Amino acid sequence: MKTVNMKRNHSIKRDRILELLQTTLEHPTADWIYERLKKEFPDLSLGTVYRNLRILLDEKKIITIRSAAGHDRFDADLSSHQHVVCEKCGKVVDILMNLDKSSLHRLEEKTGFSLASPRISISGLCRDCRLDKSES
Amino acid sequence: MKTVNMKRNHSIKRDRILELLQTTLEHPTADWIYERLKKEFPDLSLGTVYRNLRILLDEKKIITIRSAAGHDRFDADLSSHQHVVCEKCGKVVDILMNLDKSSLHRLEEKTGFSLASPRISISGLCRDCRLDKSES
DNA sequence: AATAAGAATAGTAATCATTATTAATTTTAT
DNA sequence: ATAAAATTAATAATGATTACTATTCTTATT
Repeated sequence: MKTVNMKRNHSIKRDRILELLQTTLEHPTADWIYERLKKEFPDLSLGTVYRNLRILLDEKKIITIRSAAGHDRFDADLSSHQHVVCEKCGKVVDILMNLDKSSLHRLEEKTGFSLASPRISISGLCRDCRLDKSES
Repeated sequence: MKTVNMKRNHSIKRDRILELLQTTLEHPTADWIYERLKKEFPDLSLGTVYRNLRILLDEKKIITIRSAAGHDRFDADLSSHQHVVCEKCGKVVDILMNLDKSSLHRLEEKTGFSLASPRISISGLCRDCRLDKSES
């Protein structure tokens, strides 16, 4: 039998990671979460953050946003929306495009990909990085 | 003075890397390019592939496609098009959506991002990975 | 409450893609 | 022909993420 439901004990730390993701408008990196929760749990380890993020991913409670900048980012907002991602610093901003369902379906047929809950990201340059051209 | 034009000597290997990218429909990884060109240049080193890819990126002759799967992929097709990316294996397929220019502009104003030549990628699951559910 | 089995953790080591370094070779301009 | 600059192979280093392990915490069952 195949269940995602691999019964797990409670974990206050995991709960707080999810809660933090759900209540922030940022799209935090693992590091950000770690720094943030270290105040609450001084013994927290970065490995624990990564491990729990992966568990939450398995449970489909969060998604990853992969940026051109080093760190992955995480999002607990599962509602249908899209992202604009800065290709220099990795900053992520939520957007809402109205997706034409039928053309999405045509895309699926053409490409053979399943785009059931497609993650769409548009990469550009955020204001800060644009002004900061000096050292590019 | 600020020029992208940092005069460079010729490099047969760099030329071949670009040519390979321009003539393939794949969106190769650095490894793929390395394996491919090693037949031509038995002394080729993977570092050389990466270094030249970055030079070509600086010169804006190619772009990177970052996939959820490990390796980055590269594309020398600079014409306006979009990508569907498999979130499991990283495979990339070109697509063409007609982008509403004015709504893109509205997005720029709302987000503060510059989307001059936006890279749009839609991630889903390719046919192979979909059928291959067994080991997920 | 006591306790044993399973889950979670901190701390650390390992991995893996990519980048930097370096000494040697190749290319270009003179 | 030759010196300066660019390129390279080989190797080491980096940095984000994952794996490992011995210990601690939870939970279910007496």
